[in-house]
Amino acid sequence: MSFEDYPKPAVTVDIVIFTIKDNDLKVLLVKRGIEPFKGMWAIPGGFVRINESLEDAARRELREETGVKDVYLEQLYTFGDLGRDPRGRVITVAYFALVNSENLKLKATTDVKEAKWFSVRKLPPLAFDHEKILKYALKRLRWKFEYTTVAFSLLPKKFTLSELQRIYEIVFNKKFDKRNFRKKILSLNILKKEGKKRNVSHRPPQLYSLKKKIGEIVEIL
Amino acid sequence: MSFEDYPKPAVTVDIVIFTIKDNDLKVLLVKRGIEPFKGMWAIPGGFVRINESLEDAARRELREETGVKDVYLEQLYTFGDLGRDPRGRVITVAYFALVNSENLKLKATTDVKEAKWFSVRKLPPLAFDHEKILKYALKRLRWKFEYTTVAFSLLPKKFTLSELQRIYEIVFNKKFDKRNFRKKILSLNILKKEGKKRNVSHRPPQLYSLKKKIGEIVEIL
DNA sequence: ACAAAAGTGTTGAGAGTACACCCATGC
DNA sequence: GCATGGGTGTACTCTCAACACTTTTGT
Repeated sequence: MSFEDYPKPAVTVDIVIFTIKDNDLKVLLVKRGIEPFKGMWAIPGGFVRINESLEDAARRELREETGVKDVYLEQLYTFGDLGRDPRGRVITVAYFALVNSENLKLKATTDVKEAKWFSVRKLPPLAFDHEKILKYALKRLRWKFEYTTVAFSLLPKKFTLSELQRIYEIVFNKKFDKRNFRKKILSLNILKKEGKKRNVSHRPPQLYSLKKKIGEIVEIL
Repeated sequence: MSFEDYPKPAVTVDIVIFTIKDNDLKVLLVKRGIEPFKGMWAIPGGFVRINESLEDAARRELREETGVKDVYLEQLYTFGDLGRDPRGRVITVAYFALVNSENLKLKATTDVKEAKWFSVRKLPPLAFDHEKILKYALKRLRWKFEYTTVAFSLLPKKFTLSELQRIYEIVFNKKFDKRNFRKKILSLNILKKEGKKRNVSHRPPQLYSLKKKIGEIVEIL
């Protein structure tokens, strides 16, 4: 079979965008403005253009939806079962992203009526096989939290250890011992002291910033 | 942009097939019989047919190349940079496979002049971005060896602990202490005793088989 | 002075690591 | 009886988990 007359599947990227907001782990979903699954919630995504790389496509979609910078973005898995899109053969390369909820604004595009943050514990029914993709992303997210410094991408540059611990507690949905948590994190030698936080009505906490680059494998918990 | 008039990239699967042979970790490469990169070594792969899933495509390629059953197959990563194939835009979904070298026969197809096992330590120059893919596969392989039972897919159903240890030593290219290795593996409670091996000119070793399914995460080493 | 969150050490259990000799069989 | 791998135990170190009180600030 030659290269040109070969019947090609369509290729999309879908991005599972996580953030922490209101003490909860949230995922960004968009309400579909076109068929199929019009009016249903879905993970944001779109077709890969012929002259952009997969990661470029993912970053473009991310920017179109959220306008954020400073994101952690990682390829998740490629879903290519037959019949996952009623329009025909569509293979999707799924990514997951972690954004700091402070500096983002949701947008709406032609394909999208509405974008909204949903708690990962209260999801609506999803279009396509997006529930499967989201579940997979959550698993990977938790795994990455255990072995890498991705958690820091959900925080501002300077942060306190309590803020970091809160993020871990939200993602794993369980409490950690404060002393053990701090001991563990500090023993990794990945943090720099950055002065103290002012204007809090209690003992002012130590601020830290990350020495290394986000996402590196460091065996966290 | 509508679904049909959308210019689509081509989609291939490439499979990094590992085995242990002659006390070495080997990878299967094929000599390309067609342009581009004709005559160069490459990871086996091919176009995804419009009516087969990605994993089906990978298994088909695997069968076409090796005729093996009882393989461990896992999706690795999807490579989609521009210019990775001179013929045009080609996205490849890479898989990696572990096969037991005992029951396999290499084949040749129209696209392939020759297939051969190469030591991962002595690789020829590779076509496309296949060196990058192979390096990535090796990293993932070692990681999987630490955390899962994939190693067992390189062994026959019944095996001795020394055979298992040899596989780990080859993959990590270092020696492990016999007593500690055995203690660790046995403490996982994933093995069943299966009688003793006969016809060896030394003390007959205990044979074991795996209780659980191959590839599960079990925190091995 | 009180509310609120920050910060801090010790102990016990379990896992990992280092290390050397006897055992069962085939020839 | 000897060559060949098979099989076994102990002591030390290090990491992980459990646990409660004092400190510093703003109001």
